[in-house]
Amino acid sequence: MPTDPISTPTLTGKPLTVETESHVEMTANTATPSFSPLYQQIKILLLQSLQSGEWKSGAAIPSEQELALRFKVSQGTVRKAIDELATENLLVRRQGKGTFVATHAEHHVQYRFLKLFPDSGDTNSEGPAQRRIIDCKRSRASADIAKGLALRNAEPVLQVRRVLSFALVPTILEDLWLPAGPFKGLTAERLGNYDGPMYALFETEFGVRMVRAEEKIRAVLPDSEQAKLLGISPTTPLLSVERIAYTYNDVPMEMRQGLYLTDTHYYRNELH
Amino acid sequence: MPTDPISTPTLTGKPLTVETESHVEMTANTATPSFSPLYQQIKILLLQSLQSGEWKSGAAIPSEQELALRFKVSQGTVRKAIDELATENLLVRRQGKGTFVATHAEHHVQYRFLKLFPDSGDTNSEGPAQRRIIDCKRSRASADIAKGLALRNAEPVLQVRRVLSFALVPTILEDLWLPAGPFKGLTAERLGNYDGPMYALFETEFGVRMVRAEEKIRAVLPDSEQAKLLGISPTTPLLSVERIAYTYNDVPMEMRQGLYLTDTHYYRNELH
DNA sequence: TGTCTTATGTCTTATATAAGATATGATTGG
DNA sequence: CCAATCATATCTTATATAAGACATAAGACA
Repeated sequence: MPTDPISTPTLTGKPLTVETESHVEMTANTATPSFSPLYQQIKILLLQSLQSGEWKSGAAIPSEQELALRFKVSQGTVRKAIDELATENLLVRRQGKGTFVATHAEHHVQYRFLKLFPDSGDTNSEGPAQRRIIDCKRSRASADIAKGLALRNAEPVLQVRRVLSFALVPTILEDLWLPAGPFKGLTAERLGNYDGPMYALFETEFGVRMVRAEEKIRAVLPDSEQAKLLGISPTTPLLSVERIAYTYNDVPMEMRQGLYLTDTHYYRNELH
Repeated sequence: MPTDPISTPTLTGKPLTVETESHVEMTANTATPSFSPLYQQIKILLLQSLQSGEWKSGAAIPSEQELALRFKVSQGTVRKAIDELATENLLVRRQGKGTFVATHAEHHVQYRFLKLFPDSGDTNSEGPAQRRIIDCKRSRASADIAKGLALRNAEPVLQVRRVLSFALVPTILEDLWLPAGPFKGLTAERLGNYDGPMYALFETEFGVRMVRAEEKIRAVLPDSEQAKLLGISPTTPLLSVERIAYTYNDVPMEMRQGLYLTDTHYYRNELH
């Protein structure tokens, strides 16, 4: 006679109850009888704490022991949940120090999502990128943008255009689209003043943490305006990198098209 | 008084001895006192068995229990070693069935390393790719090729050129360079007759398993011959995908340059 | 032929102990 | 007496092992 095998997970109360003898299925009346192991349930709870902002970017989360106590499971089970979040780059483990919320700031590699590297090999020889904001304006989502950002057509968005230069050579032209709501108050001035990756600004100023992204890459030719901004001929082939960046729970929060000049740089990818 | 804390790992004998109370450092006379956890040592032993061909492509490796017995460690330790090899796609776990050596054959996704997808979304709607071998000849490694394949200059290599078409449209032009030694006996006829991914052929016919690869991607224009083979104008920008594929122990075994037509297809990448 | 049992895999959870990091306080040298 | 240093206590994560649950497939049996 099962008495409330799995209660609704909450942060304060006892999140889940487990039969001592075996894994438990959902109650009979539940539509999805899918079983989920204990550590997966813990992982979801951790995700909720991350999403709710209970733990800030770069800050340490409670110790495994503490979380085990809170969730009424063993430390090893918490550990497995954290392990997965760490391999997904949502958390960062540091032995002897703690487990920290991953961030786009501080990360010694300046741009976590940028896979463009100089042919010379040495990333740091050319120093940090120069950023120039071309434009930052409010507009309305086109069909494409709305689809990518999971908005309705013509919903308000922020649109940013900027150029990144390496060693004074304009190399990347980027167009960004952001949902206006979460990024209310973003201006060209604020972007220009900020010294660091844009995703770090999103974190600290707007509480939006980008967790993963998908890119579609093509070879294209620039239109005349794009060519002018990059200082190249309109017959120079460019890498078009169309990115959608997601925050927790696969919620899209940014669309971005980058045009990469690849005569002195290349896009690196690793396959497994 | 430590008596041979870590003996030379062999497959038949007792591979490693562990102090009952604690981890052990290397013996004092060893130059590298670097400590490596038990499961890492097991992982290396597993890699050796893979490399030596003790376990064939697609075949099941011994059970965790059996390996634990052989290596004189607990099942959980073997498990952790296998876990890492599984996340690196060297092994594939199937609950209730066993753990299998990863292979490029059978893998329901035809091409494991090919990240080009049709805009239409549905990979299978266009069916399998048509392969046409343009050329397959012996030659000698140029400086670039020799460097990429870790060969000496002018060492013999096999050179292959082929075109892949999707829905009858030529889409990919590939040039391959292979070290002549391991691939002795590879001919255009043999390539043409084989029905399946080239990496599967390498596995079954030559015992070479590609384990990972690195790609450098750029936007380029084709030369006149390349344009002709793809049936396009020389002003059409193409994705240049330069790949080096590695077998176990980071030994490079293939260089490949692909030219991808990206008007109806795109290169997909996921960032974390 | 269909169901049940059983053997043998992997998967999940739990516990104990090691190793890394850091703050604190005793100890020592000036 | 003060400051630098070393040992230690006590946090943290990391590693190793064991026991039982779940998954799968083959054979026993009605």
